[in-house]
Amino acid sequence: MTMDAMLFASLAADAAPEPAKVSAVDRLVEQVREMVRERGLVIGDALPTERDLGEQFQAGRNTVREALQVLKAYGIVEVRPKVGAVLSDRHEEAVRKLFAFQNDISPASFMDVQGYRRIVEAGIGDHIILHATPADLDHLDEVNARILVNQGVDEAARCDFEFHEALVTLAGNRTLLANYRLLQPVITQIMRVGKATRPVQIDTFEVHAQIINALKSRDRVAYTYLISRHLEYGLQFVGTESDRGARSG
Amino acid sequence: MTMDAMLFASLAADAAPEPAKVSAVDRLVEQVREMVRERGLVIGDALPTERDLGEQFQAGRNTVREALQVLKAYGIVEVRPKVGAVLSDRHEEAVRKLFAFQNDISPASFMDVQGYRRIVEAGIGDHIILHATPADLDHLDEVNARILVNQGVDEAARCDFEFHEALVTLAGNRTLLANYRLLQPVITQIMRVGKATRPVQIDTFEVHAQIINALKSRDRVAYTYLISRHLEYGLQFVGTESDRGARSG
DNA sequence: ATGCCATACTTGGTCCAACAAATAAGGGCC
DNA sequence: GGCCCTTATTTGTTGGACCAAGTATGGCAT
Repeated sequence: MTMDAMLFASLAADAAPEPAKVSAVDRLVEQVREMVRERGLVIGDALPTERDLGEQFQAGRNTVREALQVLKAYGIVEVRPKVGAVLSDRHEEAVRKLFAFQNDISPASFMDVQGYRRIVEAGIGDHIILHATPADLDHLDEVNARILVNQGVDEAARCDFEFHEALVTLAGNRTLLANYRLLQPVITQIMRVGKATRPVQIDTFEVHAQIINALKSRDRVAYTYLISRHLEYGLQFVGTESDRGARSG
Repeated sequence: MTMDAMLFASLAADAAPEPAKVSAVDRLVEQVREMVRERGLVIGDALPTERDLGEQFQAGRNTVREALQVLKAYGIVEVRPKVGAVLSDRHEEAVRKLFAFQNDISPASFMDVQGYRRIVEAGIGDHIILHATPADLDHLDEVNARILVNQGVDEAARCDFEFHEALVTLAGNRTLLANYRLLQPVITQIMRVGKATRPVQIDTFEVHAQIINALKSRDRVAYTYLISRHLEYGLQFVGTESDRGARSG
């Protein structure tokens, strides 16, 4: 067996150590997924009707519906009334939503998430400085500029997140980016809190600009210092009754 | 509104911009979750029977069952015949499973995941060196020792992962740890591939031991060098037809 | 022939009734 | 008292029914 063949081995296989005792619903979920694979269906393609699926797989319609609810929870299908179930691209969104469940926000998780961001965003400095093109850094400027033109707290928080997302994107690592995006709801909420108490858009913009300049001058030390300070800034206000507000990330 | 109050604001609220057209199933999912919160139910507590839930929330049993399937997919409840639905601690597992089949493994993702690990595991060196107690580092030795006593490929891969998991745990960041654990299926598969071609348990053990020693001597540079080399080692074999195997992480 | 509209059909949403299977609980037997 | 068996309850699964809302069809007017 070659490396490649082994790498392509299914990950799902090892997650099924119990071959017996599989419910009809679980069986249907797998059968539908298999059908999607076999027929090479893509996003937007429609599945057979619930009644057809029931007949094809020898199951009642209610059982089919329970399976479809599972697939819907997974973000694999989206079912529109009177139209049918169509393959969906909401999978990542479903993962994000599910992940956010367990991360209910609190002062503790505020600090925790900021600590995570510091590790990640500081850790990618080297790679960005070595590999980012001038066009990449100009793009950061563009994204950063959007923070100034939006006035609402929600809009500003979204733009703020997009800047940091663009930064992480420059690390060129899909896994890291996917993990970072998982935290989007939590991070955005943190940013909203910081921006709600008083307008800090201009401050945020300027700090971001300094960070970009450090990257443009390929100054590792300055980047690490600036990003760490930027992300640590709000921590001093958390866990207190102060309403001075935290400067968001 | 104080900082704390804002931080505790629900994250779920902003994810519902569509107030109209909510199905009975979705409504039930929320109602059950709300019931769990209000009654302060904890892991292991049982929910009312399907019929009772249907009567309480004015819904048919099939509708209740569809909602329970969703909650089951989320890993929030586990339902056993006759005993009913009980609150489950499989939520993280559900997230992991869901996250995994978006990350189908390939040589590209192999490199990508290793790159992610390098960023993370190198980035936490400073914190570990500054904050880890001698007991923490002794614990790493213990975990590392388990690699030698297990012979099977699967067992060895699991132990290998547990060492790196313990390392990440020492970073003292819950968010980071949760994200790292999300990749467990992928990482373990990578390790299995590395260990399947030839036995490298002893090599892995020794490299790990060197890493621990670097931490014990609080040597940042040595740690960063060792962990980077350790995680990059396998990359040179990936994407080729070579069967020499990759030394796993 | 073409475009519009009303009707019938299709399809998901919800609920009910029924039966099978599994299991916890209680009674009976030793 | 402890073990086994019966029983009752609950989930698992199916089929059917009805509703509401889209979709398709066919007729009608121009």
